[in-house]
Amino acid sequence: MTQAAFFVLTALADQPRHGYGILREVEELSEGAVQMRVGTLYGVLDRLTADELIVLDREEVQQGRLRRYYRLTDEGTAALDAEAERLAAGASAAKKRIAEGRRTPGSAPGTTGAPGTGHGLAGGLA
Amino acid sequence: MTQAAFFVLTALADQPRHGYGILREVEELSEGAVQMRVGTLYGVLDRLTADELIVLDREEVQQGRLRRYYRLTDEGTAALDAEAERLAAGASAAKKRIAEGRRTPGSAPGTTGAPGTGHGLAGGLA
DNA sequence: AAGAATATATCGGCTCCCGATATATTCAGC
DNA sequence: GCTGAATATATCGGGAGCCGATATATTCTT
Repeated sequence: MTQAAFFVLTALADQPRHGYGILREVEELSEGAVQMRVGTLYGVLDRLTADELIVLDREEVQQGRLRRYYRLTDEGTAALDAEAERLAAGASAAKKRIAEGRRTPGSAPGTTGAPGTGHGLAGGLA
Repeated sequence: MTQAAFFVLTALADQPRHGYGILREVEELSEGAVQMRVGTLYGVLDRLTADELIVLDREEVQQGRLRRYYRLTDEGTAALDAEAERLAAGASAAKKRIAEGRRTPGSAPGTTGAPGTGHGLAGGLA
């Protein structure tokens, strides 16, 4: 799952949205950090549709402008949930290791060559 | 920051490692979920080095085999920390929204009268 | 002697993201 | 009335990045 796909699924998780709405929503939910481009969006939308993670919900004409709404499928919700889990696990693992690295700094001056406890990871988190 | 780069940085967060060791470590820390390929690794290593997020720590010859160890720079640690934060925020936002979507399923009319009701999520997290 | 594991590295293909571009309507400002 | 910004759709070419295959070499296991 690509970053862009993840954010599109997230934007659609609470309610169906149309393309342009997804763009604004992604920006908003990421607090401005992610600014997805139109060129990215439609490719993602096509791929997610082909994978049946989203479907075309309905088409509306609002003030003369066409709005094409997409929504998550059950499979899409499950995929998003699983991906969120993976991301959280990865973030957690990274933070844990950063802390470990600070305790026993990498190429410690002087002490190089004596790793002591062989290798102290793999504690295994959830 | 790409997924592969994130996992390489994470593998190096606690101590310097050589290429092949990174491969095994990524698999271990992700509990088998991520299996990075050699073809991916060296491109990532080159890019991270160019960006000065990692540096060549030392070269050892162990049992006739060359081992090229890399370690994080301060900038690399900071980048990993920031990325972990972003990932955690994204995962948190996704889960929150999945829950919201379950409360107000699909194309539910009614409650969505006011546009932009400032649903500010992703507020705080670890 | 053969095969797996360790350890390095490169290359072509393919997927995917982005910037640019195109079209069309509505609304605010001048 | 005209212009520009916002809304809303869509496509295309370039480039970045991941993967599978491939290559080389040593050590360990069978």
